Amino acid sequence: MKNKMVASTGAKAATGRSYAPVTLDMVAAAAGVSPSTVSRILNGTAVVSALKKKAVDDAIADLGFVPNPMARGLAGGRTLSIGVVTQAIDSPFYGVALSGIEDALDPAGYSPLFVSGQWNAAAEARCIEVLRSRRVDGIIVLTGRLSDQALKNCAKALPVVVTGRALKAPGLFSLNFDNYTGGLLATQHLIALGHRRIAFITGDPAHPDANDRLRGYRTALDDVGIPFDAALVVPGEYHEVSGQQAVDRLLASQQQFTAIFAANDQMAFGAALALHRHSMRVPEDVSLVGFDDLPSALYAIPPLSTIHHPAYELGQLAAQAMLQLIAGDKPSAEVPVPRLVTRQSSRRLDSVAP
Amino acid sequence: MKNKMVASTGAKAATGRSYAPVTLDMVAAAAGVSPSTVSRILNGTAVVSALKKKAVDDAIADLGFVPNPMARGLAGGRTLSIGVVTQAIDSPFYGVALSGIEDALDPAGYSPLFVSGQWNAAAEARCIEVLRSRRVDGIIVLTGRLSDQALKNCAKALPVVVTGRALKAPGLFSLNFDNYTGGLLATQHLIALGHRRIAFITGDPAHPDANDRLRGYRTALDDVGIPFDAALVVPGEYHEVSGQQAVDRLLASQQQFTAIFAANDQMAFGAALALHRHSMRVPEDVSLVGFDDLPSALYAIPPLSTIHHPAYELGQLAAQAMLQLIAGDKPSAEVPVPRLVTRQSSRRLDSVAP
DNA sequence: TAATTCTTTGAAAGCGCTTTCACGTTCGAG
DNA sequence: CTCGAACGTGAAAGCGCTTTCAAAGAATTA
Repeated sequence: MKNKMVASTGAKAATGRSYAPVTLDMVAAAAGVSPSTVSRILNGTAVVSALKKKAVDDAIADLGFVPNPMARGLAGGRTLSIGVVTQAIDSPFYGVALSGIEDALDPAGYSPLFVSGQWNAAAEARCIEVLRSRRVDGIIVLTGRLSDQALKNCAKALPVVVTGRALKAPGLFSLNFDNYTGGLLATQHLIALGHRRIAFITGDPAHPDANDRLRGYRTALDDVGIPFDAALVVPGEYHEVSGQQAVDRLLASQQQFTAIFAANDQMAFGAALALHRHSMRVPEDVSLVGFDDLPSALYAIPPLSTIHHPAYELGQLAAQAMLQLIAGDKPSAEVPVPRLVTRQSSRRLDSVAP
Repeated sequence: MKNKMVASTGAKAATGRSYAPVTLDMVAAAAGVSPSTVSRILNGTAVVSALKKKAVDDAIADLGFVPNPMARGLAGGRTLSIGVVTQAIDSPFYGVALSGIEDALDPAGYSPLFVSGQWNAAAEARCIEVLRSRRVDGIIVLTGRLSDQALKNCAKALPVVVTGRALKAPGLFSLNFDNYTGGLLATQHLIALGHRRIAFITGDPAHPDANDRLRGYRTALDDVGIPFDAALVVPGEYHEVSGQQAVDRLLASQQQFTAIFAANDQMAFGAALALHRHSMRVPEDVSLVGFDDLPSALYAIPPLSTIHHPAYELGQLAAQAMLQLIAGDKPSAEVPVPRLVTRQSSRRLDSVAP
């Protein structure tokens, strides 16, 4: 007869898909057990007899019960949500990473809370405040501008995963892509194609990864005895315009070069446009290599040779590391190694150089 | 002497920036009022004497009190979070829109909760379930695949704002960009440049906006008496590959054409690559016009003429409409009108046509 | 068979906030 | 100068869940 009741109450819920009214207490009543027992089953907190478990499971299904995350959060002290500090949610690179985070968090029942700190430390700090005021269970920082110290502090209060740095601290895990090797690979590729005058468009020097990429460039040059020429290194800021301007400057300086390595794809796109504007063809007149392998690199004209930066995987790994951190385990993520993707924007330098 | 206490208790909080311990009750105690009063001040729910208000405000500042959103949600029945169903968080178009939503929601104290329904109705339905189980206060659906009816149903339970459709229902507000006029403008632009054989790459026919854009194309043709040629209309699916394939097909069919209008920029990029592969130059051999004005359209080679689709503003407007809906007001958003952006991918057809 | 330890389960106390309800107080009206 | 209205405020009852705590029953041991 208890089942009878369950069925009749359940009918409405099953039809209306209405969330509002079904509470844990109702489930308990329908199953003829105490709320504690239902909670225990829900969380797997304790062993419950198979009989009661079945009754509860049935009641849950019948009533269409969905636990209220807020009540859970209040009572249990968790929110099942992870704050994600990104630089620009609309950036092609970060978008993909967020996707990875979302996909990795979902199966664990966690939801990401995205906030963007417009490439400045103050905004980022505000973001973190917002996230903490929302009581997120952890924070993932995608390559921020915040000081290492600030992050370490933050990690004292709750688990933090950060990409783009190599940091060690309790409660903090960092996931660092090997930008140095990436820079090395890209430059070696151009050298292998016979280029010797290779210009480099730097990323924002405030970013460690930008400097690592530069370091890779220099080392590749050194390795084969090509003298480093500071005049071939032009500053950029990781976005298209800056790549365009960099090439304008380069051209204005009358420097000779047969190839350009841009510290990220977005700048490479800008550079390509500038070259186009100056009636220089890629790769016929200048070879061009980017960094990141954005989805759109495949559709650039010509398709861009670049270093594959596994943003999606990085997002996934960061999220998984966060889950491990929360579970009290030591994260074990291994970041994939950089890989050169050869497309049509780079070509062998003719023996008859211009 | 009460102030004394406040000051001493506050010292720790101000230093530690610790969220955990400061509760509304502590503020009440520090200010020498009841919790009810603090709550009332926090929410502006009732008139409170200036004296107590000051005492409370001071206590809040001293203690660094931040209300616990979960307790608020539980007690008040709101979560201050808005669910946003997007198709692909990593799509260039949606990314920008999300940015707009975020910016509009923030000042009102609301946070967006992004979920992506990978362009399929079932996933979208799941997204909505997830959002509702998280008790969001409203849902914004960015051009989904869900049936109108499903959305209307959803709107019965909580406020819904949807873009990309013209729907009327209680609790639902729709924000529809004028895709028809956009399609019209783009085609008229090409016609004005002297083109008469204009190919059209359609968007996914499951999308109303795709069909509207096609309708604009046809009307523009009709208006000037250019006969519609079905052979010039090739299907696409709104992403790069499909644009590329469309052009391959077009070329294979031996149809003559001097211009291509792609129903979105991403397909235009794909089309440009296909043309490049076939050694056809844009705009010398073929003029190309896109739709959306993605940030990257500016850096395509050549920069893409396109219809400006104000994604950021659309996101903002959607968020604002949602806030109005929640406040019980009637949303009053006006979607900006489509606007042609002329760049270098389209040019006047020489009198000496090929 | 009695004494003792495990197990399973329910009662009840919160988590931090909102919100009725009712209790003084102070006013303006009669 | 009295009475009801209007106002400011506090007490207390939840919101829906988790989690001790303790009790009752089952299982184990001597």
